[in-house]
Amino acid sequence: MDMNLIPDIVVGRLPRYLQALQRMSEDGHLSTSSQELGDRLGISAAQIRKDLSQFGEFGKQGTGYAIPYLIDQLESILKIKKVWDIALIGAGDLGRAIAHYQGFSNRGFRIALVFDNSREKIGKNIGNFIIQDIADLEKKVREAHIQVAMLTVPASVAQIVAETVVKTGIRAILSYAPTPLNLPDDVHVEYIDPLIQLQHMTYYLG
Amino acid sequence: MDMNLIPDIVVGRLPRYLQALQRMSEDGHLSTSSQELGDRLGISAAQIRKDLSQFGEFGKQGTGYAIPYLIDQLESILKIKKVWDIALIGAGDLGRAIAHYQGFSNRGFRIALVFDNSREKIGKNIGNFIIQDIADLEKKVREAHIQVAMLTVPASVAQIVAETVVKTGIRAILSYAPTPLNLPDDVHVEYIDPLIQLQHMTYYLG
DNA sequence: TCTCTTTTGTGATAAATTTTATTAACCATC
DNA sequence: GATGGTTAATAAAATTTATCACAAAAGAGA
Repeated sequence: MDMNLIPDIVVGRLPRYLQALQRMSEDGHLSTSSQELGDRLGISAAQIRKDLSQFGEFGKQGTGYAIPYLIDQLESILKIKKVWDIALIGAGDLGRAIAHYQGFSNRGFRIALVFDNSREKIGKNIGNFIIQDIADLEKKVREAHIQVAMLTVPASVAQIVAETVVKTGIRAILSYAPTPLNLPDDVHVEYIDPLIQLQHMTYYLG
Repeated sequence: MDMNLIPDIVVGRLPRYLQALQRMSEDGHLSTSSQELGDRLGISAAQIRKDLSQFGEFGKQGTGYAIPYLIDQLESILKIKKVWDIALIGAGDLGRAIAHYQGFSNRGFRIALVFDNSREKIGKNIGNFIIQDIADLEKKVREAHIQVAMLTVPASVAQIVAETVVKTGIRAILSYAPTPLNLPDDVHVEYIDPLIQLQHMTYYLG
């Protein structure tokens, strides 16, 4: 049986397609082509068609893709027709910036709870949230059925905090800590590390 | 002529190797093996050996790699033996968090100037920086010989701001704006967009 | 010195990803 | 309803990337 296992690299491009389509839609466009979408994203038209065709036939020959329909399909594929609640762990400068960011809603996500371990911060406000004690993480996460975490803690504690997060049943972690996390294979981890990306670019500078 | 053109995907892994080696060094380790390094990073030992061998022979059979030497070599390859000054553009919540972040120094980078276009912000302080008028971007960037920019501006203005940045001669941009930038081929752009990465992960959630 | 274990560097092989080329469908216009 | 210009879907080919497997080198211990 040919299991319909789609390469992760393809899945990773879908959110970019969706983002571009949502922008087009906001600009009043109703349809597009793989060519136009590719030009915007710097991706070949053939690749976009091939990626999308892994999930179904969403376009029409001669016409292209109906934007609202394709957006709807991509949102279903990425499971963001519902809103995912997020536990934000770490109420430092970066955590504060993220808690204030308004761009998650409408896009499938919502910061639901903010945690920290510092006595001075627990109980204080950050945006609309009251900072919770990380000691209560498991209880609160389970109560609220949270399935996604964002980590904005120092690298020195990232591994231990991540293990605590996994104990709560969470299986998706977006980590801003500049260190690799060693977690069970069924936990999905993504990293954001500006230094890594800066160092990647300087390789090419004169 | 077989130009020694190294795949970008290989270059992109070097900063991760460097980061892990620096951590090991701080922990007092003097040597390591491709196996140990790979275990930490979740990368196969063979891939690490092959990647490093593209740049030279840094290890010794039977012994592995001398950590200080390999760190030094990677820093040279990535051109971070010197410190790169960065222009940070956009003094919102995220820009403020980045301006406060202490982790760039020691790793090849330093925020040198902070810009914004808002009357209320220009002249005010953010960390140790005085927020500059974006109208002065080209003059100040050229004066300070800045070659790297970080963009923390709204998506709606990211393209136009990026074009202004490129006019100053900058050829490396790390953008936090959730939109693709259309720039000349000789400009290196990296993106940080948590929403894209969150949506990538939810594909795999139940 | 000899043997055993470890570990690199690398050619060969395998797997994966992307591109190319082809076919068939769609639409507007005449 | 025929024609020409578009465009998606897809099979095949090409390219890129990752893994495998092994010779050679190093060091430790007998």
